[in-house]
Amino acid sequence: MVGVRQFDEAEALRKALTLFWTKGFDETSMQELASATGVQRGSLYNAYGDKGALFLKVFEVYRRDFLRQLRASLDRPKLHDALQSFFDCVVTSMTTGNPTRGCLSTKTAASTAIVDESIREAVQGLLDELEGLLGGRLARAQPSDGLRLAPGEAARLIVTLTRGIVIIERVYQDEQRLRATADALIALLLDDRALASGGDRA
Amino acid sequence: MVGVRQFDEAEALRKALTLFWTKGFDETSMQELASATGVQRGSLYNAYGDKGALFLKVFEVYRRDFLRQLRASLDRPKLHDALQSFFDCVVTSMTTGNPTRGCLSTKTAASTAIVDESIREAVQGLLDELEGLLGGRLARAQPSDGLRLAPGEAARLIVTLTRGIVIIERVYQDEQRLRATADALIALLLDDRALASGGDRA
DNA sequence: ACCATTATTGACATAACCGTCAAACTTGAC
DNA sequence: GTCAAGTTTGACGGTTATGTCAATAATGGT
Repeated sequence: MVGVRQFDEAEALRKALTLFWTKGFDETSMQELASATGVQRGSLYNAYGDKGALFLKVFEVYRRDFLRQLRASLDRPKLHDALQSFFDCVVTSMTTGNPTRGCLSTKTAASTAIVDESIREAVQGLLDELEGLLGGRLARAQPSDGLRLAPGEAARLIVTLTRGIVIIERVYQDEQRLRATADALIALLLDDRALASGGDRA
Repeated sequence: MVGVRQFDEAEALRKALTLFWTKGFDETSMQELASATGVQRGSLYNAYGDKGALFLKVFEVYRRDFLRQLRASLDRPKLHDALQSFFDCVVTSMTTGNPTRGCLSTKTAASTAIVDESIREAVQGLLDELEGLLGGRLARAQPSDGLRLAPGEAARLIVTLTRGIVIIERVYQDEQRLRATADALIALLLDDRALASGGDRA
């Protein structure tokens, strides 16, 4: 290796992620990315080609972290707890920061950046994995969990609702409301009587 | 009246709406608005002040139309039919156009335009009215409709899901999937047995 | 017919953006 | 220590954006 990268790529990508997450793809300029990362614009172009390619690198970091957290959140014996913990994780992630940062994939999906096929595929990939994560957990539901929908259908419904929750957060900035909406879906999704009969004392 | 507006304001606002709807607030320039409406940039500034104020005017047109359609869609005797017709209306609206135009309020909510307080209030106003519309219809539910949630809670859940559906549309561009997700929520929300016992032959 | 008032027009000022590039620099390999 | 290869740098060019303004045009009231 002769010409070696001068900046810490992992750190730079993290800082770029913070910026993209806060402002969205379109509204983030290369100049801002350069300032935030401490890497000059020219170097960024040299290293990644263009803003879209840099974004895909950053999005990969985001995707990995996001899914890792949610995977862990679902790892609870009772489905009710797993779903509550899942939504808690989602809500906490989007309400972090001041002003709250929201959700990067949702901001991206709603912006014109989504017409770029490679970006669309990246976002879709994340949502597909998210759906798979949920589907896997839901498929392991016990009769006592009282799941009232096929796992696949339920997974898609949950993924879709999380996207909606993100938008509601942007407009109302009321974390309590988000959690209440999540609870409402969980209540509909799981039969309470079945849940009670599968209590922790049995 | 001495100096009178030369252009047809209603028509100009409609054309501006099409543009904002397609591209979103941030990505739409005053030059594009001028070209689309046939009104010169300077005139737009003179008439509305700045892009934000013009957007609010346009958003008002959007809001009126959107809510009028949805109000009509909910006017059906059986709640199940009303909700299906409601979601059909929402999905049809966002999948219109080529490429599909999506949802203006959601695009706006997800963009940085939402930090502008007057724009945030406009979007919130629309969602509040939407929630009120649904809440009103749900409050008139019959026992035979089998509504499994308090009307207010159900209304918020539905509003939130519609926002999520918009995002899913952007990513997957699969109208069928949107309708299936809507049907899944309706199925959860309404008790089928109650529905059957309240059939149209009684 | 005139005039006051407003709308329209096109140019101007300013700033931001993206992407490129030649020159200078840095570094590991030999 | 020298060299080849890749990186960094700062400047350049071209494009696009917002908002302003003085000059011009249009109109309803009188």
